[in-house]
Order: sequence, then C-alpha cells, then structure tokens
Amino acid sequence: MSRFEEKLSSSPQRRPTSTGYAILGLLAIKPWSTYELTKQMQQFSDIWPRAQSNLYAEPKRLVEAGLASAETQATGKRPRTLYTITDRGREALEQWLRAESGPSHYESETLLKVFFGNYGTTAELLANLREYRAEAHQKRALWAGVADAYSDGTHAFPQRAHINALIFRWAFDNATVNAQWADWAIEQVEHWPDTTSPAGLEQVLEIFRSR
Amino acid sequence: MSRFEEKLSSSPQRRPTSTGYAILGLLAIKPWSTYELTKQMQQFSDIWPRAQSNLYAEPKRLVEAGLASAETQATGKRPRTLYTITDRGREALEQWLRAESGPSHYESETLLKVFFGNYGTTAELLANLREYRAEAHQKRALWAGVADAYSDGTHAFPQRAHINALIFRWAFDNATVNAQWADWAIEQVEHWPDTTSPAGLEQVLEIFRSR
DNA sequence: GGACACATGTAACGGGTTACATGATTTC
DNA sequence: GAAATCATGTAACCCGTTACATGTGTCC
Repeated sequence: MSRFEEKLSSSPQRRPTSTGYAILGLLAIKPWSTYELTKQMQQFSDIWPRAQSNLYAEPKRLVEAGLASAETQATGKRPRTLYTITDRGREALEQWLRAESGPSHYESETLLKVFFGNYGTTAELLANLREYRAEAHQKRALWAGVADAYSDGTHAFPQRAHINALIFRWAFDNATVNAQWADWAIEQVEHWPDTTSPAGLEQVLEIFRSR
Repeated sequence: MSRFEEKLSSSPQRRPTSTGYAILGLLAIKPWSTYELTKQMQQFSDIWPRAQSNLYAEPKRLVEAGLASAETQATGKRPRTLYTITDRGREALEQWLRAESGPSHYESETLLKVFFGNYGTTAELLANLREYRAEAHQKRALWAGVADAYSDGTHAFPQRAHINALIFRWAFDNATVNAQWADWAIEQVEHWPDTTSPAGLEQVLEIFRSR
C-alpha cells in the first residue's frame, strides 16, 4: 500500500489492545451500552483494571475494525450507544485466546515505599504495611461477596460459575497471602530498633533460607 | 502566581510521579548514571516495573524540580550523565514516604484469557494456565537467586538485607501461591468435559464455600 | 578486525488517566 | 421540588511504550 493510500484510508487497522479484547469478551456474552460495559469491567478489575473513561474510546475502535457494531438509541433526549459483537469479532476473540500473551504486571506504590522504608521511621514503615494489609482485607471481603452470590444463587451469570470459581480462587488466595504477609512483616518491623538495622542478622538470613 | 508568570517559569513544578520517587530512592543510596539506574530498577521491577527508556526522561524532571543534580561526564567521545540527590531531594523522598499511596494494581493478559476461556477449547485454556504457571516458576527462581546471594554474602547491598528480606518474602510467597493455584486450576479444567460446563455444579459451589 | 554484548541515549506515538459536564431517575 | 445518585459522555494531557540509533569495550 502506498503512502498516499495510507493517508486516505480511514482505518489504520491497528490490532486491538488487550482492553479491546476484554470488551470484546464481554460483548460475546450479550450486547451492552458503554455504561454497562464500564460496570461489567469491574468484574475482572483485579486482573485487568481500566479507568471508566477509557472504555468509551475502546468500543469505537472495535467498530472501526469491524469487530463490533454500534446502534444509537435514545432515553429521552439523551443518546446512548449499544454495542454488539460481529462474526468477525467472535473470530478475533477466539484467535486472541490462542495468541501469545504479554507478561503480567504488578505495581504497588505502598510496597515501593516499604522498599525505601529505611529512609523513614519505623512508624511510617508500619503505617505503610498496615495500609497494604487493609487493601488486602478489602479485596478479600469483595471476593467473599462474589462467592456468597454464587452460593445463594443470586449471581447474575450462573452459566459462568465454573470459570468465575477459578478466578475467585486466584483472587481470594492472593489477597489472603498478602494479608498474611503484611501481618508477618509488621511483626518483624516491630522488633527492629530502627529502619536501618534489623533485630538480628541471623534472623534475616533465616528468612532468605526458609522457602 | 499569575498566569503570566506561569508561562515564563521554566518549571511547571509538577509533583514527581511514583517512578520519580523510585529513582529518587535509588539516588539516596548513591549517585548513578542513567544506565545504572535502569539496571537497579530491575531490583524492584516486581513491585514497580518500568520500561528502560522512560528512565531517561524521569531524572531530568527531578533535576528540573531541584531534587537531583546532573553532572555530564565522558567516556571517550560518549557523554554520560551522573545524577546525585540534593538535600531538597532527600526531604521530598521522606515526605513521600508519609504521603497517601495510590491503589495497587495487577494486570495479566493470561488471566484475562482464562476469564474468557469459555470462548475457546479446554486445550487452549490449559495452555494459558500452563503459561501462567511458567511465569510464576520463573519469578520463584529469580527470587531464589536473590536469596542465595544474601545467604552466601555476595549481594551488592548487604546493608539493605532486612528490607530486601521483607520484599523477598512477599515476592516469593506470591509466586508460590500463583504456581500452586495454576496447578490446582489445571487439575480442575482437566476434569471438565468442555469449557462451557464444569465437571459438576456441586464441586463448583464447594470452591466458593471453601475459604 | 569482525562480531557481539554492554552502555547511552532520542523520537514518535498512543493508551490511559484525571477532570469536567450534563441529562435522567429516584428518593424523601 | 431539592438532593442525591445513576447514566452517558468529551477534552486534554502525559507517562510509558516500542522502535530506532550509535558509541565502546571485549573476545577470538
């Protein structure tokens, strides 16, 4: 394709991002409005978190790529856009499942502060560890709610129970170890005289050995 | 400050990002060249991962904010920049440790594919779970190496042993549960007739109940 | 002296963020 | 009928990414 044609073409035909495929996956369940999509994305915000506003741009790209179609409706004088997956969209989704994945990422400003905790007081370090523990407990509670919904049959997607059970197990176990780790770390730091030296070198080496 | 002065001022005086503070934390240990900084960032890439190229822009912003100073040196005809933390930089770092943190984030394209695994075959789902397991094992091996370095006294930062032990414990435990989870999930899926239905509803509910 | 890894950067682009805006619906 | 909440979107900005470029030691 010549440079000239490239300029004229309205679709640069870029492959969707993982966020695009995430939305495509939701559309494979049923058609949604953008607002509903933002709600549904929260279902798996622990493994693919995205800001709400980004989810208005992404479906438009899917439509441009022919993987979804948009239908403009109206509630009063307010317009809304309902998105539906196309056949090509389903194909693309299935192909994506077979493709190589990018690496997983974790990032935590709180843990970063723990890593540089030696530049502050033990009180500050403990505060950060407690914050981390609180975060973990919140996640646990959230997923316990999901488990309850499935247990008493009130979850919106019973046909996805087996899949969601896998993800639930992952999220809940992770939150649990993080909470336990924070408890352990707090216990450790409480025995430190200050942040630049441990209670004892031997104990530290023991940590590295036990695994 | 008036709009006029803002325009004239060369420094829009934006607060550093967390990445900026991460670099500031490294500079608190000792001065580094940018290339060395990119190497050191790998130390905590599990809790704050950033691409190498971004780490060339960030120190410049620190200098502009007066938190670090830059010294241009030369190796042959190649220039290199050595960064040093300033007193104001140390203050900023300590203040950051006391400040509120943003939420932690995890994202995994592989787990996202597991979440939408019902749109593919069990073979594909298993492949993704194995990929996830492999990632976890790799992390475990990597951190085991760090632990070994501390055990035999060859680690570059012995004075940070107690802090690094905390982070090690976190990373290693997380990698371990993720590997165990993947084993468990593979075992589960191997008993499924297909990806749209589990081996038995009762077993699925049991997963949600056990916690 | 060619190959190859190490060291040091720049350019361009876009996905994702925060912030803002405002129409509908429910609550009391 | 005021307030709060739900629903639907736009605008602007920038951090982080991928891709590229090139100098410098080292190995054989």
